[in-house]
Order: sequence, then C-alpha cells, then structure tokens
Amino acid sequence: MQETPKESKLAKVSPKTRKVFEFIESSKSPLGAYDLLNDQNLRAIGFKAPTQIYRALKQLLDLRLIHKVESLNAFVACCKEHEKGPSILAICDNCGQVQDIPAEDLAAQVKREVGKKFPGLKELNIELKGVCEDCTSEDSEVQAATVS
Amino acid sequence: MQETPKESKLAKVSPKTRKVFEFIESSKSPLGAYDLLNDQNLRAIGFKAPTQIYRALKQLLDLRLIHKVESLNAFVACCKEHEKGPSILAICDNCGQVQDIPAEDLAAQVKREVGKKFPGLKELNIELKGVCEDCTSEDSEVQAATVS
DNA sequence: TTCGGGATGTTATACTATTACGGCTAAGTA
DNA sequence: TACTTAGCCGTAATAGTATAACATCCCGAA
Repeated sequence: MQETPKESKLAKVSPKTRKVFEFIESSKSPLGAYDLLNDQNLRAIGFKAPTQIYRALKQLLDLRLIHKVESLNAFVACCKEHEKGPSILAICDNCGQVQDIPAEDLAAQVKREVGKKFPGLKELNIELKGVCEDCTSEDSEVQAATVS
Repeated sequence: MQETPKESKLAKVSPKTRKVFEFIESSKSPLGAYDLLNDQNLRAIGFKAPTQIYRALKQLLDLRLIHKVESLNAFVACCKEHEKGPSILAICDNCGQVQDIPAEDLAAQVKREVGKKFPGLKELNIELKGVCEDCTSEDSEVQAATVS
C-alpha cells in the first residue's frame, strides 16, 4: 500500500497532534481552538490547556495539513489536491461549510497583478463568503449575488 | 470645491467616528481596536470602552472607508481608487505597512474560477504576505520568493 | 554519566470582540 | 403638549482567541 503525502506527514507528529487533525478532518465545519478543547473530547485524551492545542495546530499548519480560516479564527483540513499549492477558502454563510478550492492559476495572476508593487510575495490567502452550491439549490430565496 | 466620495461618506458619521478614521488613515501601519483606544489618544476625546471603538469601526467598514485585515485583526484605510471595488491587501512582514491594491480583474477571475462550486459569491478577501518593494530594494538579504 | 535540546505540561496573562442594559435625544404623531 | 419609538451613545461585564513564561521529562550525543 502506497503511502499518501498526508500519511507520511502525519507519521511525523505525535499521537495527540494526529488526533487534533482527525477531529478537524472529520468536521463538516471549521473548528476553533476552543471548540477542539471544550466541545470535542480532546480534554479526554490529555489536552488541558489552550497552549497544547495551539502547538498541535501550528505543527499541522507548518505541514500544510490544515488551513486557518482567518475571518473565522478557525481551522479546516486541506483538500487532497492542493497540498502543495495555493487555494481559495469558500465559506458558506448559510451552512457554515468551507470548501478548499485549488487555485494555482489564480495565484499566478495575483503575482502578475501585484507585480512591481509587491515583489516579495510569500503567502497568499484568499477567502470568499457567500452561499455554496448545495445551499443555493436547496433554498430558492438565496440567489447568486455579485462581488461587492 | 467638489466633494469627494470619502468626504461625503464622512459627512454621515459622528465627529468621534470621523476621528477614528483620521487616526487609521494617518497611520502607516494597520491599527487594532485597542491600539486606537490605548496608544492613540482616543481616550482623550471621550472613548472609554472597546465597544465604542468597535461601533465606530463598524460604521467605517459599512461605508467602505476602511478594511479589516483579518490576518492581523487590524484596520487600514481604503485607498482612493477602489472605494467601490474589490482589492488586495498586501502586508509587508518587514515594515508592517499594508498596501491596498485595486483588483477588479482578479475578482472577475475568482468568480470564474469558483463558478459552479460556489455560485453565491458575496465577499472576497485577498491578503498577501511578503516583502514590499521598498523593503526589497533597501535590504538585499530579502529577495523575491515564490508563493508557497 | 552528563549535558543540552526538543517536546510536553501548567499557570497565568494578554489580546480581541461582543452582550446587555440604561439613558439621552430627535422625529413623528395623537 | 405629551407620548412614543428608534437610534445613538455611555458603561460594565463577559466571552472568545492566543501567547508568554517557566517547569518537567525524555532522549541522543559527547
């Protein structure tokens, strides 16, 4: 059985950090540090203080196994396709789910666009808010809107 | 003298809210709510509690006179050119300054890119980190890097 | 064995943001 | 005029997010 990138990355972390990843990965919505600490049973497996959670989150961020959703102060698992590349986080205001959409091309355009004004580009964070496909089709009240 | 959009917007807010805008506009770096409250002399002009600052900030955000930099929990004034449109916030890790770069074209491409997966796009937030032009040329250690 | 460094545990604190409630004032109206 | 209501502002309390500082343990290198 071939090892996936994700598994090889997880091999490097402690069991507790792995557990944090599993909770985030299995959640349908982004989880905050305190969601993990209080609502999930991370206390049951030995996490007692925020610091511990943040340390685990930092490792997972460094390994690019998770993203921080800055506008929600919460964390989501990376989708499989873009583990190396930039992505867009699309946050549904209705159901709360976040899609992690690979965005290689877009990153290239951003680089061109900011070009001279900002030559030392290192990190790119794109977050969208709106209504996802599922919620749009389920709820006829909610219709496509334009970028503000 | 013709009224600019900025001035007509500011005409709608209270003197204290206007003062908050002036501090943000004149600052070289993004300011947090508590920077405004404590470090600047907003206490001197009658602000006593965070709530008051946040109320003023909300008005300014609603009028699109300022942006929130989500990854810093801080606020910057909008540049003049894009008061209606989407923009990119480019944050320099070296000097702390944030450039607000108009990005109409990019917003259009984002819409195309996420298209079917996220039809109800309403808000778009793009933040970059890296090194700005000034810091790149001043400091030869710091060279252009690639998007991670 | 001893030293040093990295991971982990623990406590405290800093930083960010909102809720709740009460008073004041301005505009509408019987 | 008196009443009402809605919005703005003041104040206090609290909720939510994140880090600092320091102790401890464990393991590998000298």
